[in-house]
Amino acid sequence: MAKRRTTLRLQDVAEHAGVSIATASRSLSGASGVSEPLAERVREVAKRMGYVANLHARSLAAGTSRSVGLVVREIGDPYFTEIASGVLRVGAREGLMVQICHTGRDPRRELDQIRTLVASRVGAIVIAGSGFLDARLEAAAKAELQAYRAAGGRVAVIGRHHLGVDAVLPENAAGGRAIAEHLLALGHRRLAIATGSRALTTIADRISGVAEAFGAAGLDFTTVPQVEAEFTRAGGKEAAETILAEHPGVTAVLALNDDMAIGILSVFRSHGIAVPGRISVAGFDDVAVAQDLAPSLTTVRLPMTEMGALALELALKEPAARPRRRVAGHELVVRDSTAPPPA
Amino acid sequence: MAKRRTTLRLQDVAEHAGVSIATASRSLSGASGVSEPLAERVREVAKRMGYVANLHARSLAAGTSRSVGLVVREIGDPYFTEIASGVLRVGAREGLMVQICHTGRDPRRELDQIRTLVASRVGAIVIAGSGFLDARLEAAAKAELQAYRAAGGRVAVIGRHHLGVDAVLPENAAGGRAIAEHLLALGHRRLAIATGSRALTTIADRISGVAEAFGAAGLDFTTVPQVEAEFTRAGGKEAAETILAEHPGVTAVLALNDDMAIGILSVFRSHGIAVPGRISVAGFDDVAVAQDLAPSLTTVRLPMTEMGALALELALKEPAARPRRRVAGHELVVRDSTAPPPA
DNA sequence: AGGCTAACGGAAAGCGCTTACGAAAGCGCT
DNA sequence: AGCGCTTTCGTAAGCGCTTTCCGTTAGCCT
Repeated sequence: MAKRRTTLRLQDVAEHAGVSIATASRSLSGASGVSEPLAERVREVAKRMGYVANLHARSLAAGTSRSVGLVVREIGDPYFTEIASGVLRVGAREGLMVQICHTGRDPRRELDQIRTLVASRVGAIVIAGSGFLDARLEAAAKAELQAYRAAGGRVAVIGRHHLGVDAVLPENAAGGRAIAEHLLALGHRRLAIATGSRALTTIADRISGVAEAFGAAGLDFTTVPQVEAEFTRAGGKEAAETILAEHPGVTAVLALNDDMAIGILSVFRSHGIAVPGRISVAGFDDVAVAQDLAPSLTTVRLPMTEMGALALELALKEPAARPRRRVAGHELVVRDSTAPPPA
Repeated sequence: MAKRRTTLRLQDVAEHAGVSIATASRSLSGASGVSEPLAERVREVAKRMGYVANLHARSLAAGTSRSVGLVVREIGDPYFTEIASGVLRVGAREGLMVQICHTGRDPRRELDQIRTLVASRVGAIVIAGSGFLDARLEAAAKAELQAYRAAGGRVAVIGRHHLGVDAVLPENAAGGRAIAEHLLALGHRRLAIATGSRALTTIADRISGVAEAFGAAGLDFTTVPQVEAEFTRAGGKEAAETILAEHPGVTAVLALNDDMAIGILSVFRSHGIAVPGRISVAGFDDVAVAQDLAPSLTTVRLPMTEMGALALELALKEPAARPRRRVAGHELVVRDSTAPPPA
């Protein structure tokens, strides 16, 4: 009795179809060199037998895999979730499997994830991570990616341009400027900023945009209090309490992401502070719930989904001699949480 | 001149370290049979050379891969996002790579994704999909999974029990009963339910729980209007308009998920309807923003993250003779969106 | 001190697939 | 009928790793 195999091999299919392994392989992978009727017959047999090709063997032999990797910081974060859905959309369109890795805001894990992806010989890697705060890690990642590219891998990165690869850049600075100009135009002069760690380029860029707006209006940005906390709803709450305690006179709070803005709204509400009656609140990102909050949130929309899609498309293209850059747009979305300051 | 290789092979490491390939392999994979000092030295060399093992080769040779698959319906949906983070947590703890596949509410794609996962010989598969509305697809998936398990694969499914595999079940019915009892206890008698497609078992279970509560209170559930729409914020808005138009007398709306509840709150607000003053609104799921809405949302918390974690743990265990079931708890979370009906 | 066991290291056989390369067969042409 | 050409298919050589099976060597007891 033949040894019982756990799974079907290509050879089994070939035998059943009465062809050689090579022909079977070519038929199933759609390569040329097999007459269409024969190929069709082989596919038929394979399907009937319930054959599923071993992806590892295939990738090992072919030296490449029909999958791409996506590195995100936190899959729960709406910012990254939207990027992921853009990448997934393009991946599905191209028949690529998308491997999502998350780093959980530990830059070291980001490096590990990149290594793992390289090890599994994915066809392309899209990185939408946190940015490396450490120069050594940054350099290590860069080296890793260069080697990967030298071996034929494709890379695109979102929101950074230090890695020497194709990049999709959100308009953080322009967006920051737009939202600040909106607040300034409404007449606000005493505002506070709720921010995450300024070491992140994303955040630094947003702040520089705000500074620009102040400069353009001939206002002194250095006097604007910046309250730093976690870049989350909880951080927003913390920042709101701090602002209330230390800067009671502000008429507007600009949160550098919507999550913080949501936390801020929640604290203001529990303190009975009218928004935008007494204090205006603005966010950044335009996460999905922003429009359904009470009051709905004035914010800046960054096309995250499109950026994710664009990044993968960029990575999939023929590699260019020098890194390409694409700048995604931004859009000021004015809703109910901002109004002129109280008289 | 030696042929230029694109990537380092295990052999290169072995040569540099002055050992055989077998020894190098054993050292790196931590298998026994190598003295610790030697193994350490080999690891050192490998690290210094920047060697990264080819995962495909490894998996092919070993017949298994250090990765698990997760099938979710929509990665943007908070429900699935939380499950994913639970799975990721356990995966990270066990040193497993998690491959996330999303099906985008197309059951056919769910089947495809399962096939792909099987093909890549992942060690375990966790399915948190949409449920198959089609019996044929259901049967096909079941067959596929049985074959996979026969070949040593591990499977756990969340929120379903028809697949003949280990399952983690949310307390949808008990939760539905709890939230309905809460509304009933507050004195509401004229309520409406906003629901997604009742063909989904998740939803059907929640409704049956609500029905139970009515039965226990000696009330007639058949008279309660059920408005069906998409299980999203947009669907919630649509449902809210319908309820307002067709059932103007209701004092409470029970949305069968928080997303719908958020949409409902938004519509009520724009219509100037006080919540909970005139109408109470309750949700289901306790998504992260629920507590930061205005008013904060009364809902039922289902431990999604824990369920994800539990599912992977269950899958990773030694397989049992018959499918195991774990029921995750639920918790009624009373916040500001519900109150006694207006006098 | 000698023979035994135990522990370690090396050669080689695959894992299941892709893909040169070459053989065979079919075609039109002279 | 024979020649070169194209098309179709089979043979076999890997892809890079794990792991079994032995040959060595070190460690230990009497």
